[in-house]
Amino acid sequence: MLKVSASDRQLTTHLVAPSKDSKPPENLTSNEPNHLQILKKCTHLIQFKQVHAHIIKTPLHQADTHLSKLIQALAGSAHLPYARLVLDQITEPSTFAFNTMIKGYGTNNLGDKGIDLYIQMRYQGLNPDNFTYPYLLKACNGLKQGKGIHSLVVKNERFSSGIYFLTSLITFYCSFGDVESARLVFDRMPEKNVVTWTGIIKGYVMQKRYKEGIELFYQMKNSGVEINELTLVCVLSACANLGALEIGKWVHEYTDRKKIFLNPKLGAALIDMYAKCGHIDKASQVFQTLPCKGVYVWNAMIGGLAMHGFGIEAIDRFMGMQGYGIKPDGITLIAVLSACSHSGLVVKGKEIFHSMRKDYEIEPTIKHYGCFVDLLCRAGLLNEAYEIIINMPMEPNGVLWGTLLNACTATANIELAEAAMEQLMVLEPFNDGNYVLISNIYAAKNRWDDVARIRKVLKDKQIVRNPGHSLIEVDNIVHEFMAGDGRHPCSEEIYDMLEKIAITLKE
DNA sequence: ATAGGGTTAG
Repeated sequence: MLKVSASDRQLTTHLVAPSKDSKPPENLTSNEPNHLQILKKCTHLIQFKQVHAHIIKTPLHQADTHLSKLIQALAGSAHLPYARLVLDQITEPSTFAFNTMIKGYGTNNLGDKGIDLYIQMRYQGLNPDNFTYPYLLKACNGLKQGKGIHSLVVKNERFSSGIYFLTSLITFYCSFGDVESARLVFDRMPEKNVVTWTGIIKGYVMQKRYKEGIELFYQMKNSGVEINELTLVCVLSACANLGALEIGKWVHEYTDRKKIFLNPKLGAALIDMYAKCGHIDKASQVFQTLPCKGVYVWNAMIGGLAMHGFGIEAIDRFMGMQGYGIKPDGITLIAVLSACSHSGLVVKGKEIFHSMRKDYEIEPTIKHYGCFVDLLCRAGLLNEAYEIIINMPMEPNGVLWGTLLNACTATANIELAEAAMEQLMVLEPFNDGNYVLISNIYAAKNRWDDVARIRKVLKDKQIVRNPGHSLIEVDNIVHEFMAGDGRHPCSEEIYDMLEKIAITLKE
């Protein structure tokens, strides 16, 4: 149902029926009505229609420009069919009108319609301008389409060297995971700005190619281009995932030195970096000093506490944020549930999971189910976890079954392990870890023919076992370790220490 | 009217 607020109503009455004795609003009576001003306030279709009615009463030579602006406003408010209607009625639509319409389609997941419209525009003999292609790239929903536009522009158009076009091309390639193509574009650009650099760095970080991302950041710094908050967020994310504490610290100092404002997103990235690099105390300290703590900041803090096993503290912050009037979102709940899971807070975790919808108006997603299943599994409640998985409102994915399979190793629960493995063979047929787990469970029960059977499956599917490895940075040097690895110069000391830790843990 | 962001279960 259409809900019209008081201010909307006021607007509508002005437009519909200015009463005879009251003074009508100036902008509608003058010869040059400022529809743009009014359009900014419109939200509901009916209001747009009122403006439309007014525009078509104005002289024709003005009408087209105003109609273009109407299309822009309509498309910007996702009223696409009506926007299209207006576009189709314009006698001589401008490139601008088509551009905004294409943009509207692109940002509302109707890219195909945007591309169709581009084709129509060219058939009508209308030339694109330098705004057209960035919008068109946004309308692409696959690599092939974008490559088509890339080659089209390179071959035929004179917009092939604009920084906006090339930067949106980089973003486009990165968003579809093709960093290599993005890099080719990037390397050819004679001039790059902060958006260009940040775009390519983000592309590498999204592909988990953190080292290359940081390498590019160094190059960016040398090139003398401006570095801003968004750049640093990407770099910090790379640091967090690499455990590159020293670089992360450098970024922190840099924000200090350059007086870069720690906005909530940058603050969250800093907290996350410190937490993932093992310095939860430092993360907490950053949290305290942040001038504005949005939901992102609380999420990063709660998530950090969760991964360090500080479940009670995480729940404290969870209550704390609500005390400050910050509404938890879906991510908050994931962080809180994982805190319960990592700290064995089973009762609390169950309570929170079951109250999500009621207390926080958050519909549980598969990730929430994932945390909850993890919680039950870690608590040894395997059957309960299994029941949840098979009764979930959505299709369970490999993570869910993998969690259960992993939990089955502790007690060598063959029945549930086989049920999980059956699903995983379909969902993740090439995940070597799953085969190793099930094989270990069979081995624990001395079922050697089953072990051999799994080994044969591995061989038949030509699955390469990918040994797990970890990275840690000490004094600016990144050290890499694999299971059973003896290559490190301090290998002997490391294994000694591991043994000591194992003994302490057993105690 | 053009290009860009963080946290997320095994």
